[in-house]
Amino acid sequence: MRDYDFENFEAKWREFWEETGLHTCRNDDPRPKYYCLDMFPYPSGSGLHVGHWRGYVLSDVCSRFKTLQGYNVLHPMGWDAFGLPAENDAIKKKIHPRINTEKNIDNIRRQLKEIGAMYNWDREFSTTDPEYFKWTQWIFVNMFKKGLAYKREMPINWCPSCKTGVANEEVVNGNCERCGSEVSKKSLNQWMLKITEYAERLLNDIDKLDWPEQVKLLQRNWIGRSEGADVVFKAISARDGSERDFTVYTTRPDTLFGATYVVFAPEHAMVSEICDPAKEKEIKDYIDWAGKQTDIDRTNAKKDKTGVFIGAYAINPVNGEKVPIWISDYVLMGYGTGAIMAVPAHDERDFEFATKFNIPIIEVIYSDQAKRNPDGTLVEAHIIDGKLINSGDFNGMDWQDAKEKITAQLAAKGRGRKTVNYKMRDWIYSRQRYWGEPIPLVNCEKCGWVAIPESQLPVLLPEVESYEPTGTGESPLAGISEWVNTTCPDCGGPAKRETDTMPQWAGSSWYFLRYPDPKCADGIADPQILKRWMPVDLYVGGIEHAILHLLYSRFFVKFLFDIGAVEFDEPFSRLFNQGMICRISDKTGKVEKMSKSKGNVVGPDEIVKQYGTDTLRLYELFVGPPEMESEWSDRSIEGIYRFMKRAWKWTLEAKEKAGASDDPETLRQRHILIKNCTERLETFKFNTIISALMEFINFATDEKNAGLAVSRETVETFLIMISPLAPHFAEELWRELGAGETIFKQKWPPFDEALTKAGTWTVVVQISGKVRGKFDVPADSADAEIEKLALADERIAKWVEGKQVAKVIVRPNPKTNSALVNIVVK
RNA sequence: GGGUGAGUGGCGGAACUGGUAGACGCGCCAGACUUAGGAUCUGGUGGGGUAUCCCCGUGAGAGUUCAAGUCUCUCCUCGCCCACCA
Repeated sequence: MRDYDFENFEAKWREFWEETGLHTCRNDDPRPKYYCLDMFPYPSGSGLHVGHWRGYVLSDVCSRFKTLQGYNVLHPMGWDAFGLPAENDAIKKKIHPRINTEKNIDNIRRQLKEIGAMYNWDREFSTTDPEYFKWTQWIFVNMFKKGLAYKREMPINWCPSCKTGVANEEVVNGNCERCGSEVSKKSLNQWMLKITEYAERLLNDIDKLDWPEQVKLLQRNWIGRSEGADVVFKAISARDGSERDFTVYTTRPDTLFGATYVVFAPEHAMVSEICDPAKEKEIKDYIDWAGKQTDIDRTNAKKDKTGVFIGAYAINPVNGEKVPIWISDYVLMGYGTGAIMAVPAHDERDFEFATKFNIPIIEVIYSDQAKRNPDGTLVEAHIIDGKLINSGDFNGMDWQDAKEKITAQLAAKGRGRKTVNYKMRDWIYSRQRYWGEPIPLVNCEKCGWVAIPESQLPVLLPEVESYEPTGTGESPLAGISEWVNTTCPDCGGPAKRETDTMPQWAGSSWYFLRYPDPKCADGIADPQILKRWMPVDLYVGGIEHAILHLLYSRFFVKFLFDIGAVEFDEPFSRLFNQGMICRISDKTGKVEKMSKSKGNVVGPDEIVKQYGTDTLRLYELFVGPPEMESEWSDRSIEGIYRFMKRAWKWTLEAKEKAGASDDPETLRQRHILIKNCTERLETFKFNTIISALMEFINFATDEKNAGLAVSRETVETFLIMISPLAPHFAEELWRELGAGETIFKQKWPPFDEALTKAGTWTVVVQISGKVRGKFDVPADSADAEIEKLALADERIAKWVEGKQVAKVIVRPNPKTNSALVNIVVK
């Protein structure tokens, strides 16, 4: 008997599938479409490890399953090759990023081909291809024309190691998401995209997505919508007594009577205009100190409140009270108006600040649940529901009600209005690096910023000797005067090119729109073809993109919808986040996420060599529920390999003796197998599909069942069931069987629910909820009959003897071929 | 601090709308075959006991129910995310 000699046929079938077009997908195919997409990788120098494999195997299994079910499946792959990771890898190896990237892509493409994934390689592209990034630039130009791109000098997050500015979304705990260096603030002239204009729609449309709740929540929190009121206070300058208005934002206008001071962010422009000249030095020192604080220092929750009274006062518009104006770094310039009214009685931060600086605390919402000192003063700020006190005409009003009424009164006096605020900021789109799409604008002395016309796109990256970041806040492109100096497309006069490049996220924010029509020369893609394929039916990737990539992509699609370039306004109908693969780290001895720096990676190449790619595929799925973090085990993969060998042996043996029909029990097991595989593929329970396949092989190879007749159809069915998971294995045995052309042109068989039923039911008898006996009855026995047999059973009789039967419950369950009888005795 | 998800054998994990807890696999034990086995096959494997039978068992405690891993409440532990957003 032939061994499971995977090394002799895996490569052969991959070539065969590619040559015969299993890996191509036609836009004019009449079958219903299914667009199954992986988050495309950036071509890292170290290649892929088995943790990356998990998502790719998962989407490939879905693609093959959908193909067998009769869908026309689009399952493309490409490369996110611009950006910091690719450039940093190139710099480290001292190879030009273009060359290095191509090399890395070749390696990863080879690895991907080895899992036998049915990617549509004829649609492959890289975000660095000029024919592709022409349209990345075109999208930017259109945003610029619609006023969604603007340049502004502002303090941004500066990564000293990557030597570039990075987006708010890229700063994690004050560190650069990419390299882990501590991010500082640097004032730079930056291109920004007004993603905030789409905040409301980005928030509302989350509801219509079939995404994991966790990701939806993360996006909602990131957008961070809050409702409240702008309230206009009057400031009295300590310099000359002059008056001027300033606005604060509050979500609690109902507590306005409890405002005992106001706070400006240290950077607030009005501070220098109204502060007491005698305090200028103290204020300046504080502003300098606050500016030097890193994000880590500043956001440390345990940190004491700090601040300076600037010597000026503000007038509260509801009661004319005069309250002191402070500056403190707990108020952020970037949110709301950069100024707040402080209500220490009902806000934790204000309470802490007021306590430290001896500022009065006035309760305006009364609750008898508030924690109080013996003298009646508050122990802490209370934010409990209640009725208003100390609030003039509003006393006794419910706080919710008072929100509306006080806001309305302010509006009537022209001193405020209802407003909505978002935590989300505009997107910092400039990078001071070489390896990115050039921002396609020129600065003309006469016309200002002018977009490069579509006919002159793409603006190519100039070939350079030195592409390393300068660290000066300018891109390396700024040093190439023959590239920088150009003419204005509008007036023909002298102009300078923008030298910043786009962020890594630019190319990945619309790549899913390109696969349906990757060669399109006159637009992002043909609108009719796009309409046929979009939106993506299944998008598979890691949860680390929950905010950045997924939010940016949604923003791009909504913008393209608005300018009429696409006919849908959400890109991904269904999202699936695969869990990480962890393994014990050689360095720390702890179970950690698999990564090169942790020294705990397992490369797919070595596993493929030892066990074959199908065993690796099955193990990736068997390791645990696909959405959960799972631990790699070198031992468990042996178990899968054993199963593969057993299944191989059974198929070859069964082939010899297979007849025209099945024993009834074999037929039943076949239908159970189809049912389990179908249902579990549809619900992403991949780990238990393998259990079902194992159960079938355990049944089929059990000595007790050696005499049962097995049909050829049953053998073929088993191969079809395993084919999405172990395609090479299934194809090879399909040919051994002489079953004809490729297994992937077969139809996924239906199952007959009735045939999965057993002829008998197991009756489980409980006495007052405890299992006391079991016996078999013919299937579909009547409840009364089952009850009678249960009470007559001798093992049951001794429990009932001398007791009174209070109640008997009979619950047949045809689904599990069982019935339950619970006899309640007293 | 806020939010959120999860706690089941020695281990990874099963368990549909509440209805036989521990599927499947790993590991372990015993046996077969063998010069040998870290190959393969067969059987066993939650804990405890006066062992064809009984008791206890899904992080802890309460509750609802004929019946709870599953539903409700309180608490503990761990993971992840956000973290002065007014």
